[in-house]
Amino acid sequence: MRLPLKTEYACQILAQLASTYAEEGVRQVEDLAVAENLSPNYSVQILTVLRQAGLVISRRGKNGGYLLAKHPDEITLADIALAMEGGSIIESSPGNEGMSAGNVHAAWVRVNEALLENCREIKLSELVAGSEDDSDWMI
Amino acid sequence: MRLPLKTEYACQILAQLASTYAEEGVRQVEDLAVAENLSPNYSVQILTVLRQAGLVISRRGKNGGYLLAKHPDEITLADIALAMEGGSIIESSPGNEGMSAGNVHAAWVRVNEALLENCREIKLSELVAGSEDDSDWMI
DNA sequence: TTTAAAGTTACGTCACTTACTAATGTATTG
DNA sequence: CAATACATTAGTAAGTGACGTAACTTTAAA
Repeated sequence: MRLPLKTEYACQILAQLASTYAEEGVRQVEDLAVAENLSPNYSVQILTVLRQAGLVISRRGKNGGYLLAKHPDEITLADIALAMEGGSIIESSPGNEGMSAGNVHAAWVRVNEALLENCREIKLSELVAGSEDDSDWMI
Repeated sequence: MRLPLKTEYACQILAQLASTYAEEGVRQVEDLAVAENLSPNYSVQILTVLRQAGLVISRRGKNGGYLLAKHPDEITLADIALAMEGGSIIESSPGNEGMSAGNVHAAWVRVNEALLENCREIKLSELVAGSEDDSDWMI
């Protein structure tokens, strides 16, 4: 199954915000979208979801923009995926009254939980281009 | 992201085949579809994919049908998911020339690999309704 | 050797989702 | 109050998923 572009874009936008986290300034949508080669309009919608999930903070009006709500070490892939996708990363349907439907569903729920654990181990700081964390495993 | 119904159905059909694996007889599509409450027509298409992946064997002609190609202990969720979905379970796009696109993609590739490992630990035999394996963790 | 039962393949399709664009509203600052 | 930047909603075109339909092929049994 395909990872939604929306989720990938969210990772990129947050990584971009993380790259200037130390400077403590806001970044405007236009700026973020250009750096990550994304549509500004679409980026706004993604940022709105991220704000509602508490991952970013926005300031409106002149000189407004966005900044991370937490340190890049304290945001994980699990946080991002859950923010964009809702309750679970892999969502399986509850079943269709078939004999094995219940067991199959339960198995995928387990898989989703294990997946969440894995995603919790990848920090946003590792996604930042040029960070010292990225050298050993990044391609 | 949603687990495709096709993949869930494949699990159900295989679990159904596994439930009569000891009897060594073939099961017809109609039989399997009724037991799992699925559309017979759609089940045919799923079984075709499973056959091409080497998970089931088919016999044509009168008294034909399907049977598992391996013991239910030797088929895992990873086998099933890969058969239905292709090279990877979670497929992320290679990137869009944004600054963080490469790192984000690489991270999700890692997640997919970890996910595959988890899926390798769930055997088809555990999905069979009423099996002795299902009591401790099944809902 | 017919015949009917079964799998095989290809094509069609309709509703839904995704990834956007566009337009309008709202808050903040100088 | 005017300029600026975020917020929200609506619209849409293309793609995908989950089927249904139909014609074909193979095989066992009568």
